Amino acid sequence: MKNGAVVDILEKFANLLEFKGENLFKINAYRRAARTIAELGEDIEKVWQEGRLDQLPGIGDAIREKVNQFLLEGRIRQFDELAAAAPREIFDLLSIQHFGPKTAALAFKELGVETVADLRRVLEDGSLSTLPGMGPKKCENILKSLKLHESSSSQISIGLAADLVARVMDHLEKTASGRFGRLSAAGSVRRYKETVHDIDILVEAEDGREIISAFAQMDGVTRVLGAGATKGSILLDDRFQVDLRAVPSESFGAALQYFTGSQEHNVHLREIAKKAGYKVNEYGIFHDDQRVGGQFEEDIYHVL
DNA sequence: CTGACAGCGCATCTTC
DNA sequence: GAAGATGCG
DNA sequence: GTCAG
Repeated sequence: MKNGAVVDILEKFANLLEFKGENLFKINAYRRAARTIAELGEDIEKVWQEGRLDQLPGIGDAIREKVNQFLLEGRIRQFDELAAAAPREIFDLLSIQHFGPKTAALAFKELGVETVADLRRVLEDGSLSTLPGMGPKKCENILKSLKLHESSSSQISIGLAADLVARVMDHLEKTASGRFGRLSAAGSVRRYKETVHDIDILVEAEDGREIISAFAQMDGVTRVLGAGATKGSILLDDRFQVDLRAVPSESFGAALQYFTGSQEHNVHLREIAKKAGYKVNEYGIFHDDQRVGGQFEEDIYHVL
């Protein structure tokens, strides 16, 4: 069963294309193909042997040939070529938050950043901040993420995550009680993913300023990564990133759906909505620009 | 063969 | 310093 | 890069 390996290389292929600055839709095509195989209920080798590869959604001539090559030879020529032109630790680097493909490409080209250690160096000696687009705040955020990455606590177990969610909710109820409505975990925490990368919480409030400000002031906050009217983002205990989003009542359900994801699930859902003549976003579900739901998460699934 | 492929907030930088 | 563009998630 | 029209 090589499904996992095929999914892995297609996802990495997408990352390499992203680093190269390829067309976004092409990148997406590789990710969609990877997802198709990830969700495939049978052995990809069997499908391949039976010549049914391009019957799978999202797999056409180009990707079929690459999968073919991978199953035949255990490698993909174009993949190796792309990898050779990228930093040695490209996948590691791209997993650092706020250090995306464009920034990675820039740092690689201008400063020769090949490894996570290189990145740390250019952050600490300030050379990264001399690059166009790299303001102080951005550099600081990258440094924080890098430390998070290196402390290898970048993956939080679901149990610990649940505790942190409870802690945040507790704090909000104590300090801002009455100033908000529903409160719910979202993101991978809500999906009960075994390990999560960061923690998303959603709060129902017309004006989020107060509650986000309360959030940013809770005990254990080591850094406020951002605090606006609709979104706040903090680092808790120097290790855990927690995001709080404030949304108005009529779109709480839509936002909960959206921020619970997964991302792939959302894209999928929006495709379905579109085909059915609806538009779904984090504010609600719409038909001819008329809101037909959004206050509750069920609104969206009922309509579709 | 051609056009669509989800769509948005925040931080930052660039341009006027 | 407002408006637009870019990068990121 | 893939798919629907």
